[in-house]
Amino acid sequence: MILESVTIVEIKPSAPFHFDTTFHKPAHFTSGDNYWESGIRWQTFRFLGKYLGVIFRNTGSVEIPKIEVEIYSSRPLANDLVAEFIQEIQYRYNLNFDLNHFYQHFASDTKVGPVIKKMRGLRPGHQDSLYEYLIIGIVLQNCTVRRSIQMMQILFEHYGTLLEFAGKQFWCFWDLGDLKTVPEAELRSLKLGYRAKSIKKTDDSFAKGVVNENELRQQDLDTQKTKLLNLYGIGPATVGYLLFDVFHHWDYLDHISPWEQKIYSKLIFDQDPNHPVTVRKLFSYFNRFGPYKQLVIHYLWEDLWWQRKNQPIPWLEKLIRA
DNA sequence: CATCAGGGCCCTG
DNA sequence: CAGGGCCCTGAT
Repeated sequence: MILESVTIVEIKPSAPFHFDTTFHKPAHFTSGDNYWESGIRWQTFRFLGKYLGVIFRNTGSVEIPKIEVEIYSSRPLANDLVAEFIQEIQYRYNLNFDLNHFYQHFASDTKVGPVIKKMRGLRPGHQDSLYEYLIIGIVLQNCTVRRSIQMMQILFEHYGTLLEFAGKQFWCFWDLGDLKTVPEAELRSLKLGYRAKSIKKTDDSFAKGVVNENELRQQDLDTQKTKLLNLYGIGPATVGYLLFDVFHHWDYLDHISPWEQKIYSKLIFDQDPNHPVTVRKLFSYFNRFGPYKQLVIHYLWEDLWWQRKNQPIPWLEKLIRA
């Protein structure tokens, strides 16, 4: 599908804002629906029934932020839809989030202070809808990064739509409920394994309205958590990521998996990853960051992965099996 | 060649 | 609450 109609909108995020660390998270695996280079991000969206190809450009600075958003579509977009889309973008990338409160509290912390200084303006957030994030979460489970990327790619090729805009091509997600007519056996034949069942059931729950993202955003944390855990194939690890990335609970920390335990042990206590500190000790360390404890982890984590982009980190390579 | 564990989760006992 | 099974893949 070729998208030729262009709408241009300017967004002014709250300051400070750092474009690259917000629009590119090197810790996330790459997928065929986006691309990043310094100062520019391509991303497709399935939004309110439309296929959108979007280019975000950094046209400001950390202290005077500005983003130019080019929205490509097959036909001209109604103003209302554009406004709603921009609002959604501001939500997903937390463009109005006030980082100053967080910074003031922890600027003097010996471990975290230098990182928030270095990563000044980084926003948490994620480009995908809840439904899309769930699919990614399922595809991540119990396998290596390479396999996750393969499964995501094959899903795009079978159920996504290839969009062309501004001379580039990217895959776009299918809509929730679109897998209704797809038999579980077909997903299995695409080498999704036992995840086929989880994907089918999750898709079905959205199609039937058992889960509705906009409603869920209005609910409290416990309701969100319960509803997400009720989805077949979704457990505490995936829910942890969702509550932070999609529902923006900056303090949600409930679960530290063994591989994360090793990485945090090295980062915080400089422990050999083969002899990590106890999970208990990690919880008690992170608890000091109260309402921002998961945000602190996000900062440490992203800092580490940005470092890795510039120069491989031997102890980390062994743990991530990229 | 065979075996095993991986950026979980479900189900059973 | 512990532990086996699940799909497939690459490492050993």
